[in-house]
Amino acid sequence: MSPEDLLQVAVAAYWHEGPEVSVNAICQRAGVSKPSLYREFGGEDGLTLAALESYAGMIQGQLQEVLSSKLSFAGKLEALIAFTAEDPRNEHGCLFVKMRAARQDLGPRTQAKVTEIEAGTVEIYTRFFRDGRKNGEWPGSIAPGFAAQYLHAQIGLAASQRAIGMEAATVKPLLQYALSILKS
Amino acid sequence: MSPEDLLQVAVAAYWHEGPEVSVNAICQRAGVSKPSLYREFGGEDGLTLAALESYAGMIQGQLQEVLSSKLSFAGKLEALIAFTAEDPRNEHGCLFVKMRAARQDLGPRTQAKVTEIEAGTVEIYTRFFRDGRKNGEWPGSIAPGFAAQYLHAQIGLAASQRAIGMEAATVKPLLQYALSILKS
DNA sequence: ATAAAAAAATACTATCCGGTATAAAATGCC
DNA sequence: GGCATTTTATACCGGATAGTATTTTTTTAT
Repeated sequence: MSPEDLLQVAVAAYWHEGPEVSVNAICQRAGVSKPSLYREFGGEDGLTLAALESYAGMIQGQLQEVLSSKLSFAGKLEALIAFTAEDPRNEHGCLFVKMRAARQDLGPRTQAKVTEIEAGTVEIYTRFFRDGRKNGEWPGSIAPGFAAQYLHAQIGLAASQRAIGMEAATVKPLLQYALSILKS
Repeated sequence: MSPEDLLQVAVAAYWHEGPEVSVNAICQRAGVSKPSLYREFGGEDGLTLAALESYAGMIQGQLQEVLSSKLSFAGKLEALIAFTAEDPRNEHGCLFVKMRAARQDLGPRTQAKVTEIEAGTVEIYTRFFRDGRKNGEWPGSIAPGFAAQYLHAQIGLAASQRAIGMEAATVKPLLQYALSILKS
C-alpha cells in the first residue's frame, strides 16, 4: 500500500473515530509497517498534521467552490447548510471539529495547524459576508466578522451533532433555524 | 480524604479535563489508594457515573431554580445565557457536554446516564417553552419541543466554546445572538 | 550473478492503562 | 492487653500505547 493510501486511511480513521485512534491501528488497517509510517511522517504529530492538512484542503476547496459559485447569497447559505447537514460524507462529523475538541492531546505542529485552519475558515466566511453586504444581498446590520464567527460556530455545532449520531433530518432544521437569523 | 472528597476531586477532574482522565491520576490527586476507590465505586464506570450524577444534580438544580423563579420569560432566558457564558464555574466548559462528546469511551452505565440526562434536560426546556406559550410570554410560532432542542444545542455549543478557551466576552454575544431568534 | 542499498517485518523498550492480589498497618472489640 | 476485622499501601497482572533497534527481505546497480 502506497503512502498516499496510508494517508487516506489515516484521514478516514481520524475523521470517523477521532484523533485518539492509535498509530498501531492505522498501520494495521493500512497494511503498512510502523517503521514505514515513521519514515514517511516522522511520528504521530506528523501523521495527524498530514491528515488534517489533507482534510482541510478538501473541505476548504468545496467551501470555496460554493462561495464562489453563481448562487445568490441566500442560495450559498442554503448550499452550505445542505452540505453540512445532509452530505453522506459528513455522516460521522468533521475531522477538524474533532481535532479541535481534543486539541490538548495533539502534537504541537497539529495544534498550530488547527489554529491556522480556524482563522483561515473564519476569514473566508468574513469575505463572504463582506461581499454580500457590498452587493446588497445581505441586508443585516451586524458586523461581517461577527456573522462569520457565528456561521463557523453553527456549522461546527451541526458537525458535532452528526458525529454523536443525530439524524440529518434532525440536524438540518436546527441549523436552518440558527442561520435563518442571518437573512434578516 | 473521605469518599465525598474523592467524588468532588473526580467531578473537578472530569469537568475541567474531560473523561479521559485516568483513575490513577484521580487517586493520586485525592490522596486515596486505588483499592479504596474500587471498593467505593466499583470501577471506572462507577466513578464516572457517580461524578456525572453529582454534576447533573447540581446543574439541574440551578436550572430549575432559574426556570421556576419570578423572572419573566425573557428574563429567564437572559439568566440562562449569563450563567452559561459568564459564570466562572463554567470556565472550563461542562462535564456533561464533554462526556457526551466522548460517549463511546465511557462505560455502559455512564453512557445510559448521559442519554437519560439529555432527555431530562430537553424535557425541562420543553416545559419552559410550553409554559411560556401558555402564559402568552412567548409569541413564537415554533413547537416547544423544537425550541427546547435548539436551546439545548446552543447552550451546549457555548459550553464547548468555553471549554476550548474562548473568552466569556466572545461566547456571550454569540449565544445571545443565537437565542435572540427565540424571542420573535 | 553478485554486491550494495533500500525497504520492510519482527521484536523490542519504557510507560501507561484499568483492575486486583497480597501484605502491612490501623482500628474496633472484649 | 491481645485478638479479630477492616482499611490501607504496595506490588503486581495483562494489555495497549508511542517509538525504535535489529534483522530479514526485496530491490537496484553494476
